[in-house]
Amino acid sequence: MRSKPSPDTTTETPRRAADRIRDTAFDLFYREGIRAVGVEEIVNQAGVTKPSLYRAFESKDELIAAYLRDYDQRFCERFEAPSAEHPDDPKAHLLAYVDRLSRRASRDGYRGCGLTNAVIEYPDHDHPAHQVAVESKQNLRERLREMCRSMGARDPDELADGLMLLIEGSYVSGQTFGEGGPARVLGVMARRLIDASM
Amino acid sequence: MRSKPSPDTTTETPRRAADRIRDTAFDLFYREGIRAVGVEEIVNQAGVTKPSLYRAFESKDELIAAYLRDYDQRFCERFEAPSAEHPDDPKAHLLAYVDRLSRRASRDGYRGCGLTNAVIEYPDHDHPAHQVAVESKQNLRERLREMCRSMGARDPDELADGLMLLIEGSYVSGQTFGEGGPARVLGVMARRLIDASM
DNA sequence: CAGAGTACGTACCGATCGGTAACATTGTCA
DNA sequence: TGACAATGTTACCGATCGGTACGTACTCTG
Repeated sequence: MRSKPSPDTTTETPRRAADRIRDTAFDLFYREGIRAVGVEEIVNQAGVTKPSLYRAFESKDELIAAYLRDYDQRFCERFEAPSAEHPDDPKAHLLAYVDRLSRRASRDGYRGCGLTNAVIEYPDHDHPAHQVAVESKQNLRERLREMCRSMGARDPDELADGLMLLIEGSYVSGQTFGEGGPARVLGVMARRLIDASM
Repeated sequence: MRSKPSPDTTTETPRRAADRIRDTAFDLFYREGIRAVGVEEIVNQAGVTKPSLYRAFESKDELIAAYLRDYDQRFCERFEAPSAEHPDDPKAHLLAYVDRLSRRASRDGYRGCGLTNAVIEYPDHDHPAHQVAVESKQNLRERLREMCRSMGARDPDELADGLMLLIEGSYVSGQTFGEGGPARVLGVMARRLIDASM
């Protein structure tokens, strides 16, 4: 997977301090919320020290932005993953993602979408966290429109927005209600909406 | 409106410190986020002092819980308001609320639902903010089920959850995308989902 | 008018926040 | 062996965090 020239032998934990910080920050920011986590907690749990953090990142805000860019990348991978099983079938692709999301979001302990959460934690449009997260959401919206176009929807942009509402609703409802929350119906509702929009 | 025995003459701003704190906290918590606002900022903007805050509220967490209870009350009023124009017509009632929400959530500067935001800011299930917000959402879910039952849906609980996803999705999408975001289609999507579920 | 109770402000607390300076230590490769 | 880059160590900074001990002004009642 990795492409580094000659990494090393034992790969128990990420060796470089910057990577350990990045991974630890990812977990803590996602699970506990960004504002709730201080840099001290991050370096402690990562097993490094504060100067190492500030040698790799200009500021906490920059670390937050890096976290959200990482999150966006992992999200894109997860969203596009079903295309392997459903090439040239955007509807099946989308429904496969939606079904997986429905299951994940209906389990206890689900924490929603890190990008959505970031928009809510940082409503200030000038904050880097807000900007990175919003840009990712705009990409998702455009991607949904693209898929709705290829599946021949009557009004693709409209349907895309409808699906967007269902998906975002699943993210937040998933963490409000635990097991058996509204996200359980995401699959059937997406199908119903798509069928009624062709 | 008020029922206090003999308040006074001029009612320019709330006279009691506790009320001014409550009102100011409401605005600040809602607009900027709960964790982002310190007690100092609240008392400054309210024109009172910190001891006044802590005489009226046990802790910041208690003030947060009070804010969320206030929010829940105002939400319920807003949600039930259309019943005046549409008595004994749950579908029209619900659609009236949904249309108003759609407009509000498609405007710039919209900040979503304070209760939803609180769940995201406080993922810890033991935190009072989380508990108050989740309880309010459970009430909403039950209310939606009730309405879907009275409108004769095929599977009322299922439809209620679908509508919940659309509504929650509008809350968060409204603050991610400003003017012209996905929330603009909330009305048509709700209708489409209801019609396809009867 | 005395006195009590209520309502509020001044000034301060220790803890934690994000962030840094100076220096010692380690591992790697030439 | 020696140089360099990366990391750790320690100690610290000013600002802000949530929270409080204590004094003071007002008002209502007798």
